[in-house]
Amino acid sequence: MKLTEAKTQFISSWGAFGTHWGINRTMAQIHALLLISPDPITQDDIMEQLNISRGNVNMNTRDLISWGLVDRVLIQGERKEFFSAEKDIWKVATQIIKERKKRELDPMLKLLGQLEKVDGDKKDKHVKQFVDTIGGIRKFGN
Amino acid sequence: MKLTEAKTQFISSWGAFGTHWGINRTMAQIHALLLISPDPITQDDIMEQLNISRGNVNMNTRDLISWGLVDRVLIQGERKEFFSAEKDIWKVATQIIKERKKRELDPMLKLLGQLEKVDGDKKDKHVKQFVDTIGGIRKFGN
DNA sequence: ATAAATTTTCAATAAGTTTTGAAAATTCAG
DNA sequence: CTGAATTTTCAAAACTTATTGAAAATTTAT
Repeated sequence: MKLTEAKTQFISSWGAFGTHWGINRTMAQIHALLLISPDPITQDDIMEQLNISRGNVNMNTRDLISWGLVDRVLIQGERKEFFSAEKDIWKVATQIIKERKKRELDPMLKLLGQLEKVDGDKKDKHVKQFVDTIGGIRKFGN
Repeated sequence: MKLTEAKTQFISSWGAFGTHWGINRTMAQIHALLLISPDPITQDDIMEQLNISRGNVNMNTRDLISWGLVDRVLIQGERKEFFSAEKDIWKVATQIIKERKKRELDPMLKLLGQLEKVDGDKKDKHVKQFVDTIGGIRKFGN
């Protein structure tokens, strides 16, 4: 298989994978493209390679930056901004886990902490099951 | 806080959490409801408690069953089917991970195995970066 | 300061996903 | 078998999310 075709397939597959994990397809595709680019690339490069609009590239690169997966890079003598992705897959995974914990898990555990203090007789099986479930999730999540 | 309100909040929060993980809101809400129900409940119970249509309940319970998170339960002398969720949160998590690996990760790793065999000079930095990235992901995923 | 290049924003639109509800299929008791 | 109860299916509608593209803002070179 030629590199061009393999690239296309990788980008498409990484994009599909992302959608199963609550990440939008384009964001995952941009990430894929950056992962396999040996040098930093520009908004225009991304627009062209993925056939998407400038606005879309702009929003999704910012998002990738806020996830700590992509950096803006200034290249000496160039007017445009360049983008570059962290390539060490272990660091990528660690970073994603850290961010998701902060953005999704922590706020939920905080809420569960409040819900566990529900009123009512602990001998009522409905109360008991509720408290046990919440408690189990909290213990698991921390 | 009263049990009724706490239940509502838990269901809503578990539903929102699910949407961040590629699970549809209703499916996660049904799961939440079952997690805190001490006894098995029917389609009609779910429809009533979550205010959703019969078709929706039916599709999403089947989906939960296919994920191995919910069971159909036959209750002696009852015509209707009842549903019950695995309550041990550790088992729930293990099961989800197992299924996601099977449904999402494995097919992707299989594809990457093919892509790694891309033609071309390994000294070309584009080929090299591609092969290294794919290789890194494969090693990480197995 | 000027203007060209570039990036950002965001309302409108397109695309994708979920939900409904009623009809069809199935199950089950008598 | 018959028919009532229950479950399943799926096309249409509702809702949600992503994308475009053009205008506004910003940056930079001169």
